[in-house]
Amino acid sequence: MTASKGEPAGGEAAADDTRPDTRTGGGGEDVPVDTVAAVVGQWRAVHPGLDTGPMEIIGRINRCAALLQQAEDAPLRRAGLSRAEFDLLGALRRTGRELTPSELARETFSSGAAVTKRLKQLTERALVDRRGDDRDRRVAHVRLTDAGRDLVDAVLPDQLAYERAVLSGVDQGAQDGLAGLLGELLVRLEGRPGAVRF
Amino acid sequence: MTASKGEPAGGEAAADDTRPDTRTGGGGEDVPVDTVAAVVGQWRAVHPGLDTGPMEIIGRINRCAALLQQAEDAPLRRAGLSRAEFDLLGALRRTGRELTPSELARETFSSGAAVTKRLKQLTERALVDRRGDDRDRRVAHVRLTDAGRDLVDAVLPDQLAYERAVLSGVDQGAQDGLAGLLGELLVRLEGRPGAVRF
DNA sequence: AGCAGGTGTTTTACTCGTAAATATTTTGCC
DNA sequence: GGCAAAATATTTACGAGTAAAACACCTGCT
Repeated sequence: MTASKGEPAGGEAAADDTRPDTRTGGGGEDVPVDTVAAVVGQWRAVHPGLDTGPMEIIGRINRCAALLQQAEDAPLRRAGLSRAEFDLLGALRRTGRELTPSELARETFSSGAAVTKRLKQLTERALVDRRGDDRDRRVAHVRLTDAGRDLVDAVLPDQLAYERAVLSGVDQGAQDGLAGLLGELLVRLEGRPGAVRF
Repeated sequence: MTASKGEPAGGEAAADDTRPDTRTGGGGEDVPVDTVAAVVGQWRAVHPGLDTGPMEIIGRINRCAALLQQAEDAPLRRAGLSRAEFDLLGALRRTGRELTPSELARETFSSGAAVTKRLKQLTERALVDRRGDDRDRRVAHVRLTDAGRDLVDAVLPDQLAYERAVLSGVDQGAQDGLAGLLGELLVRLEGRPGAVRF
């Protein structure tokens, strides 16, 4: 959420008791149950007829996103940046060229007003620079200063190392599977037509 | 975000061009590429040495979460509720009992202050009710009013139907795979010990 | 009893994002 | 050329969340 918030939960939230939830599997061994599974269980107890399938996916995506974002904010904060600010700087860095405020809004999935405000602060901190277009005097061109570029380049490896650490408990096969399936879902959500066949 | 924000993107964001991104696969057919893949590609072009593996998962989770939350807000808005408000009411509904403000904060993963504010509004709208504990006069007990309960029960099926529609483009096998892998990741993120074997 | 320290809840001050309104400039059309 | 409509960016007013302080009450110790 925002993004420096520590909280957006899905329509479904935490389990009731505070001890590690487990469910006894078919073979008698204890299988750990995540909070979403516990919540879904509560719903099914209250509304036995409900098809709770979608919750198992969407609830988990939302919960994972909330936890991951919270974790990721730590290395950013150390560098004095919010996630939104890093997103903006990162967009400039990875495209490798100047971007206009509208392009930045598109790249970072935020509103124009939000970009205006962030640019103001980042300009004051001398992390970005702006110049007007001379063809079209409505538009501005924003680019990273050297300090801005260096900051992104310093933070990014930390960020990735942190992410790697967070994922380290999940084996490589599962990681590849997740990346693939999430990509498939994302293509759908982004409203693209399916693969173009010919 | 409140949760009702339409935007938190990951540390990685949108692709540059506006047409459906495709990448030519081994057999000559076009494979659709999601925005996260495009962003990761940009990073790798700028920083060839970087291990961008974690982005492929975390970036996609964040992006999926943002899109899903935006989509889900529609049926909620129709009922005059924000996602955060629905989470609170939902916690009361699925536990089937009164909860204190602290319990609500835990259940909905939000701060106590946020819960206080939401309770104030929901009480004014007569969706919840509060009474003081007589043993411990610090604590309050919050419960759904009949109107609150009816509202949740009316909204939830809509919500689930909407979710089902959003996921309808993804085949059942992929959905099951996603739910399982996300559950595995979530168990790790929630800091539980692994499965308890004996 | 009386007080130190802890817990549950609310209040305060502030940040940040949004939507809607505004200013400015360009573009298309007659 | 001149004006209506669109595009770009910013400003304004406001809503919602947070962290930290304040408040109210309980618990246990002496």
